[in-house]
Amino acid sequence: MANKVTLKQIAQEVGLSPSSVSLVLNNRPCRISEENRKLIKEVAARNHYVPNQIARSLVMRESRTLGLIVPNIESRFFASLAGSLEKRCREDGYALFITSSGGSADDDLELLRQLVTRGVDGVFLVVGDEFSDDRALREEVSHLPIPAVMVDRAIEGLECDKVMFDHEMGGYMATRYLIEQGHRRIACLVNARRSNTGRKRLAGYERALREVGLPIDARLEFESEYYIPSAYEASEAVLATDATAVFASSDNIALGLLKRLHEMGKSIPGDISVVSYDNSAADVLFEPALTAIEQDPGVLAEHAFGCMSKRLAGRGGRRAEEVVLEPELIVKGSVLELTKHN
Amino acid sequence: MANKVTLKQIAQEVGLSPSSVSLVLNNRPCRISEENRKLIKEVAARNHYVPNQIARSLVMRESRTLGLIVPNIESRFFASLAGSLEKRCREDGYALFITSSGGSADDDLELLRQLVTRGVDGVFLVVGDEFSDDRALREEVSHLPIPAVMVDRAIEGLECDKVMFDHEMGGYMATRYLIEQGHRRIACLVNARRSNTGRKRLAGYERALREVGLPIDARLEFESEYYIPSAYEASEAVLATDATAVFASSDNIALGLLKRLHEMGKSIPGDISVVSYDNSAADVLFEPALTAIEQDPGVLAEHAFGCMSKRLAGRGGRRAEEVVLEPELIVKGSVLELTKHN
DNA sequence: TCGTTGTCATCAATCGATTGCAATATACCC
DNA sequence: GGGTATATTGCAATCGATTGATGACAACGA
Repeated sequence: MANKVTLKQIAQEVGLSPSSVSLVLNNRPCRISEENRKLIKEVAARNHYVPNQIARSLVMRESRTLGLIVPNIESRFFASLAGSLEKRCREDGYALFITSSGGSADDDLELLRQLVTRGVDGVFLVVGDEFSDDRALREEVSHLPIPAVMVDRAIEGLECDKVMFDHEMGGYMATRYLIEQGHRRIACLVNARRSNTGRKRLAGYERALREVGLPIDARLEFESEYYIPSAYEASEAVLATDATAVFASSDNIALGLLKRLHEMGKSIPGDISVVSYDNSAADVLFEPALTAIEQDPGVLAEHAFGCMSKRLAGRGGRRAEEVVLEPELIVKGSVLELTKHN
Repeated sequence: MANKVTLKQIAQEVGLSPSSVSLVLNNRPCRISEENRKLIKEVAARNHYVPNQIARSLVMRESRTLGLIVPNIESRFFASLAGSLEKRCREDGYALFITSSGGSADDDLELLRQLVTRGVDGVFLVVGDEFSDDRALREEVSHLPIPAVMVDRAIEGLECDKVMFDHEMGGYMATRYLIEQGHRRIACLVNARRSNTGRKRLAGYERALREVGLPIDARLEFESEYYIPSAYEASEAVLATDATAVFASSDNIALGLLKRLHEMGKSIPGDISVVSYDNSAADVLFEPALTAIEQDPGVLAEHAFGCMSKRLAGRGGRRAEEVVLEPELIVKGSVLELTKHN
């Protein structure tokens, strides 16, 4: 294992001062002879010199490092978001600390402190979806010495930049589409109890129904956690209704539903139509592919970085910026068009 | 946005020296009166003081930060590995930089430099699977001033701790199992052209055949990249053979195969048996579930951290450690037992 | 009164880089 | 040769924390 080489050592070897070496290696405009420049660069390369960013950060008062907290890196959506964001950060010379909290506000707080203490220049927060006690977290966020951007979801009532897809709109679009295809008895399978985004999607679902004068029937609203087995369990009841279509408010929920449908020998869209959310890769396996509300994590990442970038450059306004993105309905083949019979 | 509070400021406010404040806040054994201790802690809390880890790192000569480079964070296996590793690191007070390279040796090198420059205390490398020109990367790794642990795969011939599952053994176990179930014409669908792990799995497959005197038939060996559409494409040819079983050397490859099977109306295991690798979550959707070779990323993470931990504590031997883990065959329902007819 | 012991707290150097200002050396002009 | 301009390079302070060495002061015993 090689040793760490410092500026001073390089300076010693070339017989110049550390300052000169620093100047040259950073390509600062300065008057160092061409001869010495070359020498310095050569010696640095030969010794595998890598500047100590830690030391540099200390004096420069910036680390060119950002942080990200997601609830669960193993979820496809967050992994993709993290990947896009990391790439985007790197393009601008920032490194990204990706951390995964498990979803509780306490963990979020702990991670946030870790990030701040490590000197990140800013943080992206994907927090605030669960209904846990977030007072300490709010308090911390509001006293943050660095810019923060809330992504995909937010802690309500906190003055802070936000970038997210319109979840209510997503629920609305999905339901609206089903209505347009002639469906009247539309069930939904959502995580409204424990998730703000789920609750919003449910609100969109209800708005679409209300808008065309369809009744909001509590017997058609089903609850599921955001993972496959939970949705699988809940699906039996869904299928016992007279619904001709289901709005599944997440990809995992849709997958649980599909598994149940498959087992019961029901076909899509022949027996029942389905609109999903966040097409997951698994989706390619199904014939027909699922019609779904799509949120491109890359777009989310791009806008989030944009906000952050502005703040870092001091170009952010005094007030928090709020970016709301519209999701997209991707029509594939899981919805049957019903002939109207009224 | 609050300001950053420093040790000195706290010291000023309580009317003591920075040293005293440092001593107290770090719970160092020292003689500071109970009274002042309390005062310091209170003032620090009131001002939301967070120690600057950057400054601390500089003098302590360690950042309690580690780095990870994976080829693609959006892949389930790596996401899971990253998640487990991050959690494990945190348990020991380390933060983890998770970076995703895209798989080329050049990107890997760039990321590695980034990590080193940022002062990580060690790096986990999931690199070396693609056949790109890795000379610069090897050079860099061999001159690294910090410990490195290669995970899941390795750059051949580099003296460096390694932790990985036995890919050859995995291929062997899968094939061996199919043979034991009475299969004689066994196809395989692997990524041998562009992946070392794929090549090893293929070697295992061939060893199993050879061991029982079955012919190694090039017409039964098919090539596929590690993503679904590629496997889907390749599968048509696989299904045109007289094979009664297929060994699919990755989860995505299996999924592509399944999609094709599904479309052709073939049933598993009735028409053809399948052994997969790395059960992905999507797998729960299929009836029957896929029999597969499993590699638990959590186990990989645990051992990788173990190696790193030893090195960091200076307890690592002079020679590189090599941990080879055995994968596990998880029997589910995608393999038909053939009655022997010889 | 002086020395000793013990308690509480501070000094000052250090980590590895950056950078404004000062210093030296060389060239050039008259 | 003296003076000025210009080309090169070095000094030393600084970032925010850590820590071994050291100081100040009170109490106590002889």
